[in-house]
Amino acid sequence: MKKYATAQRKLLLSFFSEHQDQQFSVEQIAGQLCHSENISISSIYRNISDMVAEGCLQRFPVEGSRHFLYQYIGNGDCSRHLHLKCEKCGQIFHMDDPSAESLLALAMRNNAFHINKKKTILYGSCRDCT
Amino acid sequence: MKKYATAQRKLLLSFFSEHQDQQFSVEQIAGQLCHSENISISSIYRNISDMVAEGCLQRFPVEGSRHFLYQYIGNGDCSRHLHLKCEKCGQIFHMDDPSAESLLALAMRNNAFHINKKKTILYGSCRDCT
DNA sequence: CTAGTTGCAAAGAGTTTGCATGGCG
DNA sequence: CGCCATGCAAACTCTTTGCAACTAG
Repeated sequence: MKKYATAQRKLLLSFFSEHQDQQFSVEQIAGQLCHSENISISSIYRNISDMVAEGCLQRFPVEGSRHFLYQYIGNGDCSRHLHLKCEKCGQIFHMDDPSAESLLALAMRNNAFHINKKKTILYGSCRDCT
Repeated sequence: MKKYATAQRKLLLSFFSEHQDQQFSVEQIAGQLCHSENISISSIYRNISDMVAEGCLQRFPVEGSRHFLYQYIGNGDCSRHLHLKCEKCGQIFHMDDPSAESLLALAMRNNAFHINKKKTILYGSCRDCT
């Protein structure tokens, strides 16, 4: 199915690409866009789910609720590193550390398990929240 | 608030402890218990959410849906190791490796991040599904 | 006894869908 | 033009809640 570059789709795309390091709930997106811009809540749902399927948006489950947060994946380089999410402030950190890399290699070797870095999130608390 | 050992609570507890290595959705639990046993769906919801709060049940978000799976945590020893979840077969593996432990510690030190092992799940694919 | 728990049914919240209209290519 | 996307509102699904009846301790 061919995708059209509609105003609504462009709006979402530019919204996300302007906030590459932030995550948003559908509610937050709607709050920012629906009133001032020409987009409906159903188009937000439809486009977001398309974008997740296409892989340019990542969906994170929210601890303690049944909601999700969405974050833009510009160049797909999130498959390189692991994500650390602070349970207190909610911020996401990128773990580029070589020791993280060897941790994953170890998992592969000893547990015969191949880790999907794009999907995996390590939960905990960051320096500022500890 | 004091907890009573009601028939329904015991039923859930024994259901989970008989299937320590499996995860269930609310729907699955209800399917197994509601017809043959004396428990309602609202009691399942209420007890499950109590048990998660008490820490004897762990809640896992499900990729690609807004549902959750629940798994029994017998003695709380799940805070010791990491969990690996196969995205294909859904099975959970426990990563007890001591060298994983030290790598994780190193990764944590380098990133100034403290990882919550009970909450964290590494996604990927297991040997049989690769 | 008395405070926590249950079952039922109704309410709620968030998401999805059907359909007529609109707009990209 | 043809087909995909949109907006609206209605439908849906899963979960939570209010309340009277019940029960463990």
